[in-house]
Amino acid sequence: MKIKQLSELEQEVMDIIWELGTGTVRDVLTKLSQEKQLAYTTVMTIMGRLVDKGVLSRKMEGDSYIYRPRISKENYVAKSVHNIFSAAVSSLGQEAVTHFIKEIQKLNPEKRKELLEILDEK
Amino acid sequence: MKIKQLSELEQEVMDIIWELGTGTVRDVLTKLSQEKQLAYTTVMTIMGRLVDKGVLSRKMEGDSYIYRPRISKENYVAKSVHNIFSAAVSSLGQEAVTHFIKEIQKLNPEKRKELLEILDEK
DNA sequence: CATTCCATCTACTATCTGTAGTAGGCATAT
DNA sequence: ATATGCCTACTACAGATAGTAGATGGAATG
Repeated sequence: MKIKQLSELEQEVMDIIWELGTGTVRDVLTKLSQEKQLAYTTVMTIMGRLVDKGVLSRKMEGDSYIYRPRISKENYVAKSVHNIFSAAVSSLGQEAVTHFIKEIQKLNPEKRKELLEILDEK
Repeated sequence: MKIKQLSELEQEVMDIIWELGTGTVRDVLTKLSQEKQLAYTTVMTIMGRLVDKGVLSRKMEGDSYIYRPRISKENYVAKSVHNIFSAAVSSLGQEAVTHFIKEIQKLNPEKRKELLEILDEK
């Protein structure tokens, strides 16, 4: 159940779909238009790739496809982080872990508290 | 002082250089040959790219270049982790942090202890 | 001199990403 | 029914990154 890493634009599109729950190319394009101008076909290509990558599914409804996520955002984030973390540790070595901890530590106290709580839980 | 992300082979080459402290293309090739067969020029290309990326420097000595790291492994790991972590959080959102914490938590107890110690330090 | 080694330049392939045009089908408005 | 327009499928293409390495020419060494 390997999750392919998504490109930036693919990620943006997924975020929109997760937000909408479900939607057409047109829906996504409309949303996206608030930030950037892309051709309809560009968004379609991206969404097609997302289907290929297995993160979106689509169903013809009326005369257009309705796309929906095949994985929840939470699940996707979890798997992505797992991949990213594993890859980093495997290529950079164990010391990387310490640095991840330091990165987390740099965050606001809230997160730090959360970190402690999670640790205590166990 | 943005550290460019290195490719897998580039990473391997850097690891060898860090291990050797300093070395020639030939040195690296010899080391690498224990795992894979690459042409001399392939390694040279990679090392040239590493110079371009600013992580290696070289100096002509006799009739060949001696390469040396321009950044320590520790420093490199720290910066890479920072980049990786920031990118992940920025593209996946704050929830990613929680998952990173969980990933760390999955590791052996040793790391957990280290984690707690680092948190206490602050 | 012939062989070996090195550096430089150049090149080729594959893959990924962003970007989009074209063509053909179907529906709706006139 | 006819034109207009939206929808999908197919195709294209350029820039970047990555892995891979040949050709060429200089220098050293046997």
